[in-house]
Amino acid sequence: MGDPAARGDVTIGEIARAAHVGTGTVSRVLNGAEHVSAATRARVLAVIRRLDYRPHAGARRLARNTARTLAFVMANRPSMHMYNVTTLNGVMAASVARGYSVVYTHFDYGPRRKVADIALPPIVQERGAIDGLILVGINHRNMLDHLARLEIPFVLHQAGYSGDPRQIRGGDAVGMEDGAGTERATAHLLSLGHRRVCFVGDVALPWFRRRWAGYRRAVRAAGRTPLMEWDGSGGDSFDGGAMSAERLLGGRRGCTAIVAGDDLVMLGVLDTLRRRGVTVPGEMSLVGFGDTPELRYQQSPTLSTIRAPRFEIGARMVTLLLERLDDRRLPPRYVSMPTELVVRGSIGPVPRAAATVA
Amino acid sequence: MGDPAARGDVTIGEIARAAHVGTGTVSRVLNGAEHVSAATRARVLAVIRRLDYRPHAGARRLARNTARTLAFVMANRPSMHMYNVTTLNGVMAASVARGYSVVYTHFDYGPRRKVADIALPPIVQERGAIDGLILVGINHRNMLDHLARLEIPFVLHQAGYSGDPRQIRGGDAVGMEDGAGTERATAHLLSLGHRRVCFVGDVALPWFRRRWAGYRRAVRAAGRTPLMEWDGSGGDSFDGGAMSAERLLGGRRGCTAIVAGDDLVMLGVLDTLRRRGVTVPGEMSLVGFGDTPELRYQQSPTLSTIRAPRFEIGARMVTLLLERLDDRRLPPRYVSMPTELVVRGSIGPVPRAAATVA
DNA sequence: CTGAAAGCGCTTACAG
DNA sequence: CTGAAAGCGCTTACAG
Repeated sequence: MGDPAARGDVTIGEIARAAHVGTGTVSRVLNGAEHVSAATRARVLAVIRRLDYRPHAGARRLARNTARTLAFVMANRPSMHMYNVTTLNGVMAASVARGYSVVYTHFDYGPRRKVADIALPPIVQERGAIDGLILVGINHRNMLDHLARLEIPFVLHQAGYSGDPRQIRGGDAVGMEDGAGTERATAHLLSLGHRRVCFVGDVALPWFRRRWAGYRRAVRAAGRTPLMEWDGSGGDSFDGGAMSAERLLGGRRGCTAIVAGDDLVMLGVLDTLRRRGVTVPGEMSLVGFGDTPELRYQQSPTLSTIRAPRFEIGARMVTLLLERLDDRRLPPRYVSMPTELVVRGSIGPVPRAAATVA
Repeated sequence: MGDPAARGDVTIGEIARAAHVGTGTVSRVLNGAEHVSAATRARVLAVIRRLDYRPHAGARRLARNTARTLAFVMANRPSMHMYNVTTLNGVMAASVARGYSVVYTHFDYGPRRKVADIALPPIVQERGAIDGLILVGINHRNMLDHLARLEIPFVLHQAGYSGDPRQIRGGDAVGMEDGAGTERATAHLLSLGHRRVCFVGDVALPWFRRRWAGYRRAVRAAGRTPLMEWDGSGGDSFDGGAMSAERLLGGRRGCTAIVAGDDLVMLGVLDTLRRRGVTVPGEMSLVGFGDTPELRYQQSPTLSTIRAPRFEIGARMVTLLLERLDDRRLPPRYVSMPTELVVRGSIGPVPRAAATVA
């Protein structure tokens, strides 16, 4: 084990010489060993093991013209949020299972930048470094057009896409049934007797808009009026939730349940309710969206939400992308993953007072 | 722009022909352009732009025998926690600035697995795919020995290392002054008049032990007795914090301030205090460790903590690793990054009652 | 400063 | 089933 072989500079030629075969045979053994006799195969494998042979990645990529590597591209986000970590884990699991590596990279571009002026990250620029792109974060049409023109295979995480995922050329997209999730959550609250259920979220953003639509379907089906509150003057979703809750408490809406556009909105709402001494779920029921890991750290009460299948979305993106690598002319596909209502401690019956008033 | 060149299959040879130069000259222009006349250089660059030339990564790696790629190895963790996301962001920023790409990979191994039996992830196994490793997560001595034997350059995030970071062979390590941080936090609480400050954390774990030591230094310097509480029968740090707080409240310790071993412990403690109706900081002051992003979602009160320079640690790991790539025989180095007390709303003066009793 | 050529370490038709 | 050889697209001494 102390021989020079351990330094890893053994080549296929040295293996061939030591095993008394040609380099082609060694290569065949390395790559699935079709058309190699069992005896030869065993002999070659023994030498490979003895000399601690490790193939050279660069040489392979050059000869094969494929890298067996995907790029996870986080677009237009300063850094990775918890939100995307689970998706990355799903991407990793599916990639590793298929023998692919994953390069992690950032990339910022404006939605109105001209297609030809978009400068991709260096690793994506190079030929043969990356086989396909997994686009996460906030993406726009101009980028997808650019990739289609460059004929770089890609798959898009729909959540942060500003366009219609069914109108994509040259690539696939994976999304989720967020509208259906919020619809179910709202229907559940209504079935508990809540009459005034309020939606809190910034409907200017596409994903909140889809959830707002689901909420409305449920409210209308119950013959009630949709109620929405949003104060976006703060910074992020958390601030917005906190300030919107202030308004709700100050106004005369009389809500007994809140459907938050996402989990951070819910956490902001909860913060205000706590500060104002409003008990959950005693005086107010609460449901969020995403089932983000952060909810783990709120146990009094535990928080209800809609599970977003982020891990599965990551895995599915890889599957679609690898299928496209096999056949570049596949038509664009859009897959929407199911969501699931997770009822925890923050949902309760209608408060006594409100029930009699209504 | 619609020509075949856009498909990206232009080689250096075609550039050479079109520019009436040799391939060597094109290569020189591509790589810093030393010893190339301005005129030639301009001509070659024009052709490169016109034909939309993109170098082939595999060919470069083969010829250069370097990949300009680092691997971020998350060891012995089922997935990435928020804890490590910031470190990854630091790694990314520093790598990109130096023209390096980052491959993200998982890897599990036991602390007692024999060195020779450790099977690294495929991408690390290959030669020429990865120039060096950035080890994050939970790591053990056997792994580092294995890497040293294979002569793979690496840098270790000390936080999850079970051994002494000053005893590493063949690689570097980056840690932080966690003891000093906890010492400062404890001293701050004592200076506010708190007499019974309690440490909550599992001192069986190396990082908690370092913080416990810092806490003790401050307590002893003030002539007081260290107090520690830990109930590890639950699952993670959060559960441990919650259960330990139950014990504290049930016991006769009379603490008025708690130094938590990390932020999750603090969140668990907070959850119990809330449930039991103990106000923060009115009846109990609280300080954590890490300044993890999760704290953002607790605003009533905002939570004090010790900032762990995770981003900077990530960046520093890259710096050390690249230095080592330049000179493989560099002696092992250990860098410890400073921490910083972040005082927010969860720290207050001693409660009236306690002050008089003590 | 520049060109012709060897060499990096694989894979893959092509013969046999 | 197997070997000899071409070829993948770069970089880098080596001459000039």
